[in-house]
Amino acid sequence: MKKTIVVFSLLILAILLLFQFSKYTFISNNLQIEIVIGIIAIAFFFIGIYINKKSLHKTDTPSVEINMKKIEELGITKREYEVLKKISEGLSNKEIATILFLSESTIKTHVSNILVKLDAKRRTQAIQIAKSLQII
Amino acid sequence: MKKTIVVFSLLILAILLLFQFSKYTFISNNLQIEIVIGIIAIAFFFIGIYINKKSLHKTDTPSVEINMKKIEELGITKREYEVLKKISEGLSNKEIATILFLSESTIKTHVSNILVKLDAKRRTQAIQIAKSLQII
DNA sequence: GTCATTTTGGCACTAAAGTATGAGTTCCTT
DNA sequence: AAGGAACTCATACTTTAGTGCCAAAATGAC
Repeated sequence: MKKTIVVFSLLILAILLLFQFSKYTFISNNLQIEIVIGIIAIAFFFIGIYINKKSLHKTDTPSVEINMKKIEELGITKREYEVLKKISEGLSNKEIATILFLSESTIKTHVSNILVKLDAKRRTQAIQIAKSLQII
Repeated sequence: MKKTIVVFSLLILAILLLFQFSKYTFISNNLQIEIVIGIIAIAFFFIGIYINKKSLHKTDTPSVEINMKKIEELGITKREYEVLKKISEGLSNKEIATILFLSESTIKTHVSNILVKLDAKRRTQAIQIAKSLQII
């Protein structure tokens, strides 16, 4: 950002100098002044593009907002959502059970409910659907 | 895009008119010309930002570059890669077999090879790994 | 044409995943 | 305190998934 400000300032200075220079050499020539204005217009046009591109690249967060509303809409509970996230991490039912201090049976129940709520036939499809709905 | 061009053209016209107007009213006042130039500079600066934003929104491709090099590195073959993509779409082995006109046995073979090459224990983990490696 | 790799696929088997049903517990709300 | 939703777990069963081993075509490079 500091760099941008410096570049920007230098450009303004250069344009002002250009203007001052033209004022004393072509003061009587209106056509010349129009050319100077044209150059300035084009220059600032590209400066605008450049700065915008820079700032956009900074905020180029690929973070996908999680659609909480959708989760509620689908009636997915807290526990089910926890399990869903673990599924998307590629964990098995047994592994999820161990991590959440539950039995594998419980995880199976949760998974079954998740599949119904997401209208999926398999856990892999549930991952795909959940991602397309931006809930994980 | 047509709209942008029209807006752009109208702005240029307005600025030229402003310039012409100022030329006949404040022709002797250099300070006034400087102000006009400043206005033009600011105007084109924002035009640049506006147009850039428009064009960027059009090419707002959330496309994550697929790491072909990584696929080769892992020794994943064409057929295996096809199967991997189908897995990530949440399809079962039987469904993949139907789509690719192969037997389920063949798909199982491919899946097993994929799991070894991606160092995954399950297809769900393979999806997660493949995504983190940006190969799907 | 030969050799290595890829692709295909079968069979037998084990391991996970998923379904169905039922039931006890906890927690929140009215 | 009663009712409902959420959470927990079990048992029995069916369906997928995944492994190991083998082997025949097909493909492509040298």
